[in-house]
Amino acid sequence: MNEPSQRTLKSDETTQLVLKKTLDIVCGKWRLYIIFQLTDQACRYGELRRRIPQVSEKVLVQELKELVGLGVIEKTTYNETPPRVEYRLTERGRKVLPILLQLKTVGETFLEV
Amino acid sequence: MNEPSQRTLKSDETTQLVLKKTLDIVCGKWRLYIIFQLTDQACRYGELRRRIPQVSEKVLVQELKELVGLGVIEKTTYNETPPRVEYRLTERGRKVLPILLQLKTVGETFLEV
DNA sequence: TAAGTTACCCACCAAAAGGTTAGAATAAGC
DNA sequence: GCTTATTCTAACCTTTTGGTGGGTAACTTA
Repeated sequence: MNEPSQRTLKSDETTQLVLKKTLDIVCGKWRLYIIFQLTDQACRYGELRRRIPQVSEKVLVQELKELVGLGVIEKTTYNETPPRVEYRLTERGRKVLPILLQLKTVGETFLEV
Repeated sequence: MNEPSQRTLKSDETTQLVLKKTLDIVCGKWRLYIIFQLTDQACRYGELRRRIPQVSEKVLVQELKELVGLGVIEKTTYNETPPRVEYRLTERGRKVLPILLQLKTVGETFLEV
């Protein structure tokens, strides 16, 4: 077993800043749910609302905007009426998925406390 | 390249709950810093304060308490005066370290946006 | 006897995050 | 011409999170 050196982790100040930024991607109250909904298909705004009913409209819009800004998801607007807008994960966004899987297994060991 | 199945991720409702709980471990404003300080040695309360000077006393105490409650760190109180208290990562707590390392590499790809 | 040391607690305050409600634009369908 | 559908925006409020400044216990050292 080759554990990653912990010295590497602690080494530089910037590590912690990078990590904080990275965590921002996932740490909003609704971010995980949004990302999960988009794992295997694009999704319209209204569809997302229906699938995550507890989130308020405002916050959903706001979170989508920020995720777009972060480069995690992308937005396609079709000029139709009523309007149609689709959100999907970017390639970069897909890269967080395997890590979430691992985080989950770690999380499970904590639930047994 | 063997990408982990994304179906596995999305599968059950509980996955998202477990993940949310897991993220709680790391998502406080100061949690990362605390965890990093404890990666390779135990640390007294006052020492932590000095190493993370921006955090307020109250919040540090509070975060330490919660991390203890989550099973990420443990607290040893020595009956001396002035009091001496040491915090250290639990075995479980150590398990998050390698994932942080990976998270960091993913985060780096997002910084280039 | 007074001052210092350490790890806290408490009452209050400020800022950030999230929620509610109303409304606006636009064309289609009745 | 009134309603419906969709994706938002804006004003306002509540809750959560984090911060400040003071105080305390208990023994040591000056």
